[in-house]
Amino acid sequence: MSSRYNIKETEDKWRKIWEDRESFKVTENSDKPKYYVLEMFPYPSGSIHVGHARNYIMGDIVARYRKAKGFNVLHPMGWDAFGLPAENAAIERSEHPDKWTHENIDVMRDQLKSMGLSIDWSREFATCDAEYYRHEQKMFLDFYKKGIAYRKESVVNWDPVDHTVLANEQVIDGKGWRTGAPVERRKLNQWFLRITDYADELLECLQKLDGWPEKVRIMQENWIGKSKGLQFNWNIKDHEDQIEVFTTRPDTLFGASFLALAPDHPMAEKLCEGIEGFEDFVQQCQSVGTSEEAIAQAEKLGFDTGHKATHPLLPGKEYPIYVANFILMDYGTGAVFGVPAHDQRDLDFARKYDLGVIPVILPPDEDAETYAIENEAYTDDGIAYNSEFLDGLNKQNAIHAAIKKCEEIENGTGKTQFRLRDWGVSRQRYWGCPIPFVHCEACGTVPVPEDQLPVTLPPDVNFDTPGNPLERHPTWKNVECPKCGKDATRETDTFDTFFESSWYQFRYCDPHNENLPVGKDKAKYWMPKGGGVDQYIGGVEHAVLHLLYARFFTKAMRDCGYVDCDEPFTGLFTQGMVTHQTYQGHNGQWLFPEEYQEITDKSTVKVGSPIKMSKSKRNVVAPEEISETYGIDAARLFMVSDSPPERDVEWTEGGIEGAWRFVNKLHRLVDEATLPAANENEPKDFSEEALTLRRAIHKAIQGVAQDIENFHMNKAVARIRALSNAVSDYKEGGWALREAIEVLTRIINPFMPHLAEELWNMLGHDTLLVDEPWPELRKELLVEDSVTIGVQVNGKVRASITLPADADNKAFEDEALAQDNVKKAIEGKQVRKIIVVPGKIVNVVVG
RNA sequence: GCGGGUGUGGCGGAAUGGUAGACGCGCUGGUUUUAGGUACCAGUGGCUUAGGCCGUGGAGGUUCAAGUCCUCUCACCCGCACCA
Repeated sequence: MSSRYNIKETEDKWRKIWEDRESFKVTENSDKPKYYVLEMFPYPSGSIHVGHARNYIMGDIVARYRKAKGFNVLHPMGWDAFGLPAENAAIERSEHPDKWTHENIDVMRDQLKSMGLSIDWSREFATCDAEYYRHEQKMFLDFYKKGIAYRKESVVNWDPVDHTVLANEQVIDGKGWRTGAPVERRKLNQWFLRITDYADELLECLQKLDGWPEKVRIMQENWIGKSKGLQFNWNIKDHEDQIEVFTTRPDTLFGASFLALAPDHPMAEKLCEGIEGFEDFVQQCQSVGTSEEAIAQAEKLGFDTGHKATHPLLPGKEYPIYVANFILMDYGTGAVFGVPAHDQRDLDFARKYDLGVIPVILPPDEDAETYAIENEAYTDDGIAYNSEFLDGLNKQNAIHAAIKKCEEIENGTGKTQFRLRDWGVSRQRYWGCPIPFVHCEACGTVPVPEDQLPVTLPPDVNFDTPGNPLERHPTWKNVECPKCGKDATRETDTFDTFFESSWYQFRYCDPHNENLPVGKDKAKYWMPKGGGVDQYIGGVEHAVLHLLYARFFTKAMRDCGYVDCDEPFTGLFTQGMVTHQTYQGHNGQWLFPEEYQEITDKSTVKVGSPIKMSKSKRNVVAPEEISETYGIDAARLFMVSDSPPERDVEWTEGGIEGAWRFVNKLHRLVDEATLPAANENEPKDFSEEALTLRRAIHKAIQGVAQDIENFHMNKAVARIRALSNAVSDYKEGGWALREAIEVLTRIINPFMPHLAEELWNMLGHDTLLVDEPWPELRKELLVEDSVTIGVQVNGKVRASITLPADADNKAFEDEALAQDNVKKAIEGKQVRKIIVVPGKIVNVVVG
């Protein structure tokens, strides 16, 4: 009788051994090539659930695989520890954010450690600790000196009841989440980073990031939104001012029927001064919220200023000037001319306010006499008409001609605009990195001298009143001006938490450096010029913001002399979420899965479709409860088994049980196998069965390696299972069986490292598998000596034939035609053509 | 609204334009067992007049050959700058 696999005990044992031997500690002193694996670090929200775990498991598979492949692997972990949830916790249970955060970190570190991740824990840090954020204060001062950081007015969501700035996620249907009061837009002086100065470089380098998913590159490209167009002026009738507009469609210049200004455009106020209803209209626009989505989705509304604009190229014609809620002050000039025929938003607007719709681009196959726009604007290419000197030109030529003409009459120029806006980094919150500036009435905005860094957060704060406690802190806020010594106040805003996550990849290279964010030599080793983190892994939800900010920050750090690296992440993989069913009781309250299990009358419970695991929906599964029953190896395997990593995976009981059965099966396989000694020499001859097995073994060595490198973990698992089936079916024993089992043990190692280590030990080795290389590939065993392919008649499969791999086309043809089914199918018909694709297919075309 | 993505058996999913459904879950029947679970063996897309026919969200198209390429279309998911 075989011994049962004591999962828990065994997993604990090997983790302890790895830890005692410091198996995952790395230094820069190595002859091996470096490999840097990084998963997006967690926010310490309380506890890890298996939804988070998938990310770290995939990273760990890569890290362990690369280590076996002979790389010097850096695989670190830390905490993205500043953020809003800590303040919410402080308000809800009056616990200090620092205490709450560090308690959470302690819990989550233990959880992560229990997953057997090959992490160098000596490099751990939390971004909320002054040892970390002091460096970003210094870098911010450098950015300021270099002109990368500056201050300007910008709009925030304002809760008029709480007197608090709200995050977009705290604005629900235009109302504050706590107070329910309609949210206002308010202007504040805030800090910005000039990411737009880097727009072209960010765009250019994107082309070279071929280790990134295409979709992420496209998203970033669209986000940066480089567009060329025309910027020119319209005169206002009986008014000395002009309105400057930007358009990407100068070819539609003659199709204009109105001008529209952003509600916060300076000219809007000027033109509407004293007009009744204007202020109400602006207020209405401002209650929509600041998110682009909210603005875009809102019903198109306009306010007629009563003024008329005159067309720069059509003297005498007049156009109404509106203020419109869908025009953004941040983009272009904050003013547009509306061409309803060729822009859907303009068309919606024109229909609503009964403005003219003048088609000026004729689609192919349309007649200029009869062509008319109904309710859909035509935005594609066509031939310009109704357009004076542009008539007859296509889109591209018309654009050039229109720009040329405007330049000739000295009203306007061709211009490049970016959709990308400068990065606003000010947050009116406590739990973030203090911005190291002082405001002095005499000296203005004064940087905190470097020898006074870090500016640390005062611990003595309370959250009894809404708003930022730094604002009302008596001793912290009021300081002497570093320049003139008079009374001054500290900047009470803190940094956007994307600030911390924009450079942490560097900090791991040298996490305990007191003088610099990262030592130059260490940065050069792990993140040299032309290469950064070799494999970065995280959710696709970060495709734009975090990943764009980190790219920008890296370039800004480079320009300030901190690092050589241009791009932080050489390879990127965006993984899907872990979903789970939800359960709602009769009152609509969310139930935990175990609560659902205990309910006897299941009909009272509404079972929801699988959605992303989240605490609020109570559909989370804790890794501890899984490792208790099934072991963490089973969970690791399941996480990457069935679904492709980029796709969502649904956590199910059945799935984890299947993985667990496989863990046990492998243990039993090794336990029950009768094998020759580990050091026995390879025999000269093998039976046909042994050869077949050996081919399967070496195909798996190659296939699993390729699958891991291509992030096809699910396919790697399928291959491993197929090999294990082949091994179970193999009845001969002997040298080939030992080879098979040893290879199996090594290739499961990245996925199920505890089990693999145990099996390695059972196989009589006194080394640690964690230090062993990937199994050696015997290329000569990859070649098949026969090949089986399908035979089609007119594209339908009728038979299957097997021939020696080196047979010629004629042989395939003859064999195909000799098949009974083929004969039957072509009976009475004339064979017109026979297509033989070697190794693939034979297709007999008859007719 | 804008941008990105996904759609294949009962389920998760395989498939350089070349035998659709690998691998697994579930299910059905059987074997073993201390009851169950575990383990093992066999089967498992649909229809069928048993010869085949139909099948990759839907409709067209290209090709000797389409899940894969092209056009249109439907459904669902994610992001949208102060959540991280």
